[in-house]
Amino acid sequence: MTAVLEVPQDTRQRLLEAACEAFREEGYQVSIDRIAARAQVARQTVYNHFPSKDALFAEVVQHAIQSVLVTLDGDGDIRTTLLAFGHAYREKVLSPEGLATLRIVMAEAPRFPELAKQFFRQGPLTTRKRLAAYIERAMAAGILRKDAPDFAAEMFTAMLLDFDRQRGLIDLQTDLLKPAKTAQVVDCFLRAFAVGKDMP
Amino acid sequence: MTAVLEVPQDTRQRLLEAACEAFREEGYQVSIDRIAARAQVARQTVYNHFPSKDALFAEVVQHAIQSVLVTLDGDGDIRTTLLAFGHAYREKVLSPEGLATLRIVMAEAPRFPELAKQFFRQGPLTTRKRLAAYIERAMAAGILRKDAPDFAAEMFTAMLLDFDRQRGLIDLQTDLLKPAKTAQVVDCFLRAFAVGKDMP
DNA sequence: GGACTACTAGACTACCCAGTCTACTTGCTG
DNA sequence: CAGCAAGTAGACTGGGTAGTCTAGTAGTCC
Repeated sequence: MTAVLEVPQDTRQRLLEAACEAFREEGYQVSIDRIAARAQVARQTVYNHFPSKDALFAEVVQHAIQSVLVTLDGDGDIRTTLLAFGHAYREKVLSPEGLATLRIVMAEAPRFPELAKQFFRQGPLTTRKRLAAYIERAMAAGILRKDAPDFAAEMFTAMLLDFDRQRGLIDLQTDLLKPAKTAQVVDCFLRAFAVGKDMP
Repeated sequence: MTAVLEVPQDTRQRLLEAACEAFREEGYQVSIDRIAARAQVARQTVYNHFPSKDALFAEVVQHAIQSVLVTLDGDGDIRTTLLAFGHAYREKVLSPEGLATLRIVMAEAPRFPELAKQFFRQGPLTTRKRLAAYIERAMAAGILRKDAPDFAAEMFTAMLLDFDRQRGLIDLQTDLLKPAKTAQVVDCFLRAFAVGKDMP
């Protein structure tokens, strides 16, 4: 009609993005019509690309896994590495998108148990495994005290996120990203896990 | 009809309990009819006691706050106290009821922001405050190193719950309550916060 | 008995939604 | 030009829901 130069190849992509935003903003109960409108597309077009609402939702969640995935870069000393990781992780998970993704996956977990499990494994669990591998190396190198690396990684990510994530999810707080906190947590973690105190 | 001796005074109570279970099991979208059926009551009776579904939901959430509230008992040495607290807290929050309550409050927070805020403040935040008060006393008594009590309390509850709660909410895992974990966390916390290492 | 209260069964309104189907328009390609 | 692929608008089905209303039942108090 008015706009002539459509980019027709990626209707599907536009749809996925619109669905992603719509689900994040309004939850699973957002209607197909609203998603279609947001993508500026007819309802039937949605069904041309995805067999059902559930299938669209599943694809959106798969794409969203990356919104809570963080790699860590093992250069530098341990404090620097943990600081960089902690900072990146907090920024991703505590962003409005990260929080909204978590909220919807948690909310719909009873309805889509397999999807939620997959999210959990490929998201938070994978990040923890990566961190644990790094920590295990640091333990082997004598930088950290010998302990279970998985447990140590769990403690670190818990300290980084737990309270602020809960606040973001329930209390809808938005200014969760005080950078000083990451350093506080890293120091706390190192007090608990650096060598030098007790090693049986 | 068949049963003659009804206990008519607590229709409201039966309704509240039924609604509580129903919301926990099926989420906010459970229909009024299903709640009424679960309470063995006519739909109109629901509306005789509560002006709307939202009002009923609000009352259910208010009642559910206690399902994540824990007091701590300051007798005994610090390790014993923290162990008892940690155990009780994990048992409450990681129980199926605790997890289901959290899931629904998080899921519906955008729709009921004030209610969710209230839940957060009277639930998790209150527990943290109590813990922080205890920790502050321990710091003043020289048992723990001087640090921000709120921060220390946050770290402790985070380590106790974070990962298992997330697993329970997303992965629908049920056997989250390994008692040894509480002790592991308490020891980790004490390594990070007991006196004796560095006190500037 | 009469009035009152609490509850019941079920009809009814006024919505909203997933998913299907049909008839139509474009634009590209051979 | 013919045919195909992709999208559009809108009607339609079948189902579900919150909340209202009505007529009736049962127990309780005076």
